[in-house]
Amino acid sequence: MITLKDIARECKVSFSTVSKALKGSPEISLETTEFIQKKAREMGYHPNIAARSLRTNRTYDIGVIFEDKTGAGFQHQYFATIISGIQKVAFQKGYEMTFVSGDSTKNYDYYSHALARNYDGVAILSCDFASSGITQLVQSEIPTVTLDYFYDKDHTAVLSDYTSGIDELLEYVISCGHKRIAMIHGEKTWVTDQRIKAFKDICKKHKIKTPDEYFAEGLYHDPVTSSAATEIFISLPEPPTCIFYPDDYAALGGIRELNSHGLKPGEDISIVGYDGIKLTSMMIPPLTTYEQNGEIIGRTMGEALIEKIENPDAYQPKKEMISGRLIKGGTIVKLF
Amino acid sequence: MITLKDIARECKVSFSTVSKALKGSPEISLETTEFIQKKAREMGYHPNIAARSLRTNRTYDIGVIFEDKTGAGFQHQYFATIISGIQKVAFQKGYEMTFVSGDSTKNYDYYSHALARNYDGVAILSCDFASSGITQLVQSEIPTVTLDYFYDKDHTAVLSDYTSGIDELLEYVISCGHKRIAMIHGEKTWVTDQRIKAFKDICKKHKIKTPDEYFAEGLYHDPVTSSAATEIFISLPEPPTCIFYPDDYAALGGIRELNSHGLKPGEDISIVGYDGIKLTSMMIPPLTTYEQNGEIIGRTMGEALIEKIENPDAYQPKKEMISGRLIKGGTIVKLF
DNA sequence: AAACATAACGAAAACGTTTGCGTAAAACCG
DNA sequence: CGGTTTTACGCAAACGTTTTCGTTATGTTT
Repeated sequence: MITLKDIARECKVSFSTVSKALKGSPEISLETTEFIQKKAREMGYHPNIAARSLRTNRTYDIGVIFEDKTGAGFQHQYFATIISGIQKVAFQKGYEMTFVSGDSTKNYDYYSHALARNYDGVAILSCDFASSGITQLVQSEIPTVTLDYFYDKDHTAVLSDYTSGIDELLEYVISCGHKRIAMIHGEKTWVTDQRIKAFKDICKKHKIKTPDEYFAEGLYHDPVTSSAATEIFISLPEPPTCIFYPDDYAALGGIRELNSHGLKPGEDISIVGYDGIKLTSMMIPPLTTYEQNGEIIGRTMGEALIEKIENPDAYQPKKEMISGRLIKGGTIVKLF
Repeated sequence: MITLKDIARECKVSFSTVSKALKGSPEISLETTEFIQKKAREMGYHPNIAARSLRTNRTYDIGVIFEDKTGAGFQHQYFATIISGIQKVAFQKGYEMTFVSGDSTKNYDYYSHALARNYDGVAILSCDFASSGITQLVQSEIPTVTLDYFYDKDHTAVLSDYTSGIDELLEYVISCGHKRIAMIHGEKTWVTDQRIKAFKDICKKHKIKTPDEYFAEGLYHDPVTSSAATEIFISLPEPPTCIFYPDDYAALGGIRELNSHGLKPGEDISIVGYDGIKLTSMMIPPLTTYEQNGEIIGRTMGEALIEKIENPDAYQPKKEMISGRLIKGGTIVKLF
């Protein structure tokens, strides 16, 4: 490994001069600076990040907390695109992205971990937000940004705008004449609650009933539970004319269940998904859904985080709502 | 930040004693060891990884090179499960996983990067294997393991066993009586070549013709190009009775194209995918495909890498072929 | 020419560990 | 009890940076 000392010896200067020259300090004459930089390149010098980190207390490393509860993991388009978005801005700004591996079963202490690894900042994507490790982390000096979870005004959160998503979808469905609308929602989380609330609010606004039997809990990204819930819905004495699924994958489970009962979405019954995964456009008919812009969400998270890292004093915490767009597929029956 | 010195002061011992006690050195009496460990826990001590890394030249950090060429990125089930597999064994053995962000457009110098970041090892998933940075990296002292690319006997590679995958699928198709079999393959890569070769070999074995017009190049994970290729195939004077797709997603594009021509897979024409993504089992009829075991592939990569890291002398490079399993869906017509 | 400012560089401390070696005191041995 | 070994701990160097503060030599001002 080539160090500053090696270059210093070769250039016959002190190694502190080399250090300064390499980062273009004005203390060093232009001539020597260029000479040293050239030599360094020739010798294949790479600064030792550990040493720099020890000295400067900066790692240029961003931790990403992503607990894979569902097992779908990275495959979930939503998270995949978000991670990809974060990584793009991180790379562009010279940061690395490290997955803070945790063990969701063990209540892993992310706070200790982040402290030990000395991340410059942490993006919290998915985890038990209420766990002690996470709250400690968020309240600590370490810059953080959370996805789809809002603590308070002092922290930065980026949220997919579920409220307007649900709003747009539901308004559209209602405009097609539906009055009996059921919802399969994901496991109870902060986000799920938001979505249920948005759903009920719009219904109330249009004086549409929201009986308990029109709500079922499934799992996100799981076709099996949504399939089961679907069966219950359609065997109701007064079955819904339209079913909301927690996401597109869950909707696929529903479609299969409906098909096996001889019901065709878009003809005999209406369904709507959420996420706008690529596949939905390939379906026949295409699924009516709401496309979330994960890439933008990821970029926003990355930018906010790095801004906070590089300018902690001037930084103002923010709550960013990123909206997507309604995709009118062919799975909504017009009832008039 | 709590350091060894803080604990030393508190415990009234030297900080080197604390260091030793914390890692349970036999040099320190059991009594003091326990006392110090207790104090350290109370005080919320976390070792500074940068300092340790500087001193020991170990980072407990594994780099993962994953260039997202297709844009599908993590969403691709194959890579998603592999990454997840690597992470699981990494976490279990106390390692971190860092994504070596690169820029596929710029011929990024991964070698320099790995050197600077001082990864204990690097898993190379997807990139331009022939680029100078990668070859340098693989030939360097840094432990590496490659996915689906084999350099030579001195390096460790984990490969999805495409040959037996293609073999099993094709033997099954042929056993159903097919003699006109077309192949849409992905962009030309090392792996693609292996697969084409396997395909042709089996055909030759069964004296089945492999005319050029039965081969088309598409893209992996892209329904659009496969859709186009499908159209060309079915408009051939002597169209194939069965079409191989590069992967399940590509097959979905094919299915839509076939449907729009009034052809039903499993009835009017036969198709086979590759990967065994979860979705295929939800299709009607389920897609005939070959399930790759990404989780195992990832674990194997992680285990080999860590073995190499922790025992560089005893380590024997290996070439691991991980096979999957044939999934007989309902998209193959029996021709007798 | 004396006084002072500036430019260009070097010396050295510091960041928090790990680890080889030194050294007291205690334990053991014949 | 003299000598040796063992136990338990402390000292200090080292890892490769960054950065503050000298320290020269040169240039500028009165």
